[in-house]
Amino acid sequence: MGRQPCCDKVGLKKGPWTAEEDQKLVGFLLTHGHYCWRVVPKLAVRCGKSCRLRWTNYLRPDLKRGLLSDEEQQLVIDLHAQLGNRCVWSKIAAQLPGRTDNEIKNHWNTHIKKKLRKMGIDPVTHRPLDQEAPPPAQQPTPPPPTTTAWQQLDGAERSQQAEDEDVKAVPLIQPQEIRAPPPTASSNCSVSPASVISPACSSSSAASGLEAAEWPEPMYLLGMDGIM
DNA sequence: AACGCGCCCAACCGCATCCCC
DNA sequence: GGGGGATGCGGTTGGGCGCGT
Repeated sequence: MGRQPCCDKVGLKKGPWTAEEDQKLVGFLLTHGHYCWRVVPKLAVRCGKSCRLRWTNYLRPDLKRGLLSDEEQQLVIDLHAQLGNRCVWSKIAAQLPGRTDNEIKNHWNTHIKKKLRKMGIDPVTHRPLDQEAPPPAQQPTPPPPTTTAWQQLDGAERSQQAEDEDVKAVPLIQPQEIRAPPPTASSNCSVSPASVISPACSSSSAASGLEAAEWPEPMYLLGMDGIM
């Protein structure tokens, strides 16, 4: 397998992104309409992986910011229960337009996991902790339960938990419509526009996000006319 | 007011898979 | 059909920040 040289080996920059880098990246992606990560590093002085991650996790215009809503959180838990122990964050993210796999993964590890444990639910098996996980001989992932342990919780407690989160859920995005330019014929990148949206969010709603999308909070992303 | 601790999240790393030649 | 390059994905890390002592 041809492994892409790591950023160190090719002298590409690492670490936190600067406003200037964000501007360049967004400007490039919007200008070219295609998302060929191979050529992006030449502009952003970052490896393609970093550029892609930065775009999909932070700069994408259709991203939702802030904490997951009660519905989203419950959906994540349900999907995790259905998809099994092997976390398929991208698949979960695909069901949550505007959310990234990284975001969901982080939220799971920091919030939901802890919360489930606190409630006496095994975050891996989605069963009460006092009920030991099924023996290894069994199917590692339990069949999709009709009702998860989370769903079986007392409704009041659930809403209380969700309320605590929702109160703090302050959207960081200021609505602003943008239009991504259509793919240019001059582009030699064979990546289809569909790949613009991360596979994690390849749902139709997400795909339409570029047409009338929201921009992330950083105001320096606005007014990128002079880029490039 | 200063310090320490814990939490959160952006970003990196490395493997897996896809795709093109 | 095989090899190599590009991309996707999940796990992990580390810096920043807020809170408690």
